[in-house]
Amino acid sequence: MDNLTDFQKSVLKMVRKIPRGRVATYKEVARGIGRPRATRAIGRTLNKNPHLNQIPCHRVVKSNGQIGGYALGAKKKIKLLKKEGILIKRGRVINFSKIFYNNLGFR
DNA sequence: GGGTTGACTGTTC
DNA sequence: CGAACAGCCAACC
Repeated sequence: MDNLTDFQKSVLKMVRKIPRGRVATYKEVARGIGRPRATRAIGRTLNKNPHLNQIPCHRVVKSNGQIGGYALGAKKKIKLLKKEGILIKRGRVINFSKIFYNNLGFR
């Protein structure tokens, strides 16, 4: 099984819910797991990406619409996002407000 | 147990 | 709009 903490599991579970073609922010994910201030910790968690092939961690971006980082490089992340129909310009999601996925199944 | 680090966010200049 | 600061949280040494 996963040698992950409950926190890690919650984050991964939440991120995995993000539909294709949509993106969520670190903050929303944090809020979804009941730790609205744990954005830093989430970044750390995704950086470890214990299930990179199962978790769409590339769909998690910053609150201001910027891409943020990616374990395999921001470039790769942008490429993946574009593949899903998400437009990106100068490291920022253009239609961010339109594809932004709130709620994450929380509440 | 204390200090450092990091895929963050919000405020202020 | 961009840079600097402060706050916050979990993992690592």
